[in-house]
Amino acid sequence: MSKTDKRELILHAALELIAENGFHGAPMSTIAETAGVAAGTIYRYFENKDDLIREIYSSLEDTIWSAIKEHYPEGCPIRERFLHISQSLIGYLLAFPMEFRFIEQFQNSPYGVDCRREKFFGKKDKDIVTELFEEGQQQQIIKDLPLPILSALFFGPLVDACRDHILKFINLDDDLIARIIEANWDAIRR
Amino acid sequence: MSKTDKRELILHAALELIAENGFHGAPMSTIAETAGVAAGTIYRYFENKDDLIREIYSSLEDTIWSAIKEHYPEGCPIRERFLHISQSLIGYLLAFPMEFRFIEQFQNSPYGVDCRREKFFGKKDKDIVTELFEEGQQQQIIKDLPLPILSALFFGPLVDACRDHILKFINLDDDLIARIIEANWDAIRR
DNA sequence: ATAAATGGAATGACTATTCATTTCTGTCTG
DNA sequence: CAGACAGAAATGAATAGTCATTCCATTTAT
Repeated sequence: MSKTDKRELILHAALELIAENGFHGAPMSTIAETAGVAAGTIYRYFENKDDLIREIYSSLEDTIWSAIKEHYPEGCPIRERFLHISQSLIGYLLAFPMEFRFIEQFQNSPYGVDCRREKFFGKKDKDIVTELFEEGQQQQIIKDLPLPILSALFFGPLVDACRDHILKFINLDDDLIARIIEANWDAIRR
Repeated sequence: MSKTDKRELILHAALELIAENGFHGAPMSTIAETAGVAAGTIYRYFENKDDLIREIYSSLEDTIWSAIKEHYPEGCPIRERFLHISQSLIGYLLAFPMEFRFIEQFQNSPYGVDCRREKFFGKKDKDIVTELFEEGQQQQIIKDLPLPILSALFFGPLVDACRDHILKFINLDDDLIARIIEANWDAIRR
C-alpha cells in the first residue's frame, strides 16, 4: 500500500465519520479504526485533527467550485447562467451527500464561523455570483437588493431542499428541482 | 434567593454561553460559575446537560410562537397573515440576538435534526404556517410545492438576513425588511 | 543494514456527573 | 423566646470516562 493510499484512506474515513456523526462522533481512534490504520499513523500525515479537518474542507470547496465552473455559460444571458449555477450546485450536493453533510457540519462549527455567509464560496468563488447579480441588476432583470440578501434568497432554499432530501423528508426528483429553481428565480428577478 | 431564581440563573448562563461559544465552549463547570452556583447544584434543577439544553430550546420555541400568534389576523386573507408572520418573526430575532444565536446552534446540531425529524414525522395538529400554506394552495394563491420546500423558501432567507444583520454584514431597516418579505412572497406565490 | 513507516499502549488534559458533607430554613418544644 | 432539630438545598472535591496526542518498540521497505 502506497503512502498516498493510506493518506486517502484516512481522509475518506474522517469525511465519512464526521458527515454521519459530527465532529464529536468522530474521535481519532475511530477514524483510525475505520481507515484500517493505527491512531498514531494519522499523525504522520496530518499535524493534528484540525489540520485533517481543514484539509478535507478545503479540497471539497475546490471540487465544488470546479463542478460549478465546468461548462459555465460565460457571457450568456443572466437567466441561463442562473440556471447553470443552480443545477450544478444541486447536482453536486445530491450526488455527494456525504460531502454535503460534512460541509454543513464544518460551516456550523467554530471552524466555519468566518466563512459562514459565503456558504460554499471563497473569495474567488464569490466573484462569479456577485458578477451575475450585479450584471442582472444593471440590466434591470434582478431586484435591487443588497448582495447578501440576494445570496440568501438564492442559496438558502436550495441548500435546505437538498438537506431535506438527504434526510429523507422529501424526495427531490428532476421535476421538483426545476420548480424549486423557478421559485428561486421568482424571488430574485424583478 | 428563591428556588426559581436559581433555576433561571442557570438557564440564562447556559443560554448565554452556548449562544456565544457553542455547546462545546460551555462546559457545565463554566455554566455553574457564570450562574454563580456550584456544579452539583445544576443537577438539582436539570437531569443532565441534554435536559438543560432542551429545556432552553423548548421555552424559546414557545416564546417565539406566542410572539407570532399575538395579534395574528386569524381569518384574514393569506397575504395579510403571511406578512404578519414574517414581520413578527423578524422582529423577535432582531430584538433577541442571543436567543437567535442559541436557536441556530441548536438547529445545526444533532439535537436539531432529531427535533426536525420528530416534527416532520410525528406532527398531528398543524401549526399556523402549515395551515397558511395549505389554505393558500387551495385558493390557488400559493405555489403547489411540498410544504418543506415552501418552508425553506419562506424561512431560509428571513433567517439568513437576520444573521447577516446581527453579524453586521448588512443593516436591516424597515424598508429593506419590507423588500425582503416582498421577494419572499414572490418566491412562494403563484 | 539502515532508515522510514507503523502500531498501539501510555499520557495528560478535560468533562459530565455523583455524593458525602455542609449550610440554610422553618418548625416544634419546653 | 431560645434552642434543638429535621429536611431541603447547595457545595465542590472525587469519580469515571473520553479524547487528542505522544512515544518508542517493532515491522517494513530500500
